Amino acid sequence: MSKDHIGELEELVLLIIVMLKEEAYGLAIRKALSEQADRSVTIGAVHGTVNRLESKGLVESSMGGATEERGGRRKRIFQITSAGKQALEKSRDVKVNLWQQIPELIIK
Amino acid sequence: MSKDHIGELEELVLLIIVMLKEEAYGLAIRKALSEQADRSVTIGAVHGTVNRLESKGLVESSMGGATEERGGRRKRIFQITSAGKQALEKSRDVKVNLWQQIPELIIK
DNA sequence: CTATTTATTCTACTTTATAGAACTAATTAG
DNA sequence: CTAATTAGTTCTATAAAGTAGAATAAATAG
Repeated sequence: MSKDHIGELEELVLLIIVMLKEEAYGLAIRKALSEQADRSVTIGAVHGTVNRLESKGLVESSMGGATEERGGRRKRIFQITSAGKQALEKSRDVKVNLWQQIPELIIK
Repeated sequence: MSKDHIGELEELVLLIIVMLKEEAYGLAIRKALSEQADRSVTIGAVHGTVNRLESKGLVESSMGGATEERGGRRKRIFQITSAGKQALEKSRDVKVNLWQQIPELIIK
């Protein structure tokens, strides 16, 4: 089993997409990345990442409703797929397993 | 606070360097990566990563003893620095925090 | 139709990850 | 001493991931 791993930013974006639910679109992802992960990236970086995730089949997207009583373009809403969930669980499990083997660092 | 994050492979290699202690050198890191993280990379990839980590100040290296009753070149042994530990703890904390916000995925 | 708002796309570039052949250094055999 | 064997690191080139921000698009309000 190989070549099934995701990048560092891809992992964070995937987690945030799950967290944001129906509000997972470009700008909101960027905001959450900054607030929840101390990771300030430009909007171009976010879209580059979600597009890559989509072409890998780890997320799906659909356009948000047109009329929400506000100006501006429609949102592209992202949702994790089951392949995306698996990728997330695997990278978590691998790291948890490694951390458990170094007790001297767990407490700090 | 920004630009203090590490890549996905960098994180795994850092964890494995801590795990391997005095035996953290190129080939051993590669083996552990494969066995403990299901991550098969070439030896060139491993050295590229440790060199990058060293130039960032996250690990230090020193040459292993010459005579250990075996043939072959001397090992370059890697050790994590305190900046490396901090980087590791931070990326763990960020992800643990995000996982805790999505209880529906924690159980699976 | 124009201004304003909100959001995505596009393009160019840097850093990280990848691969494996080439090379180096040590020990052992003859 | 030299050749063979072993164990390891360096080197070079390429692909993938991450970065930035200006340009563009689509919606509403006037």
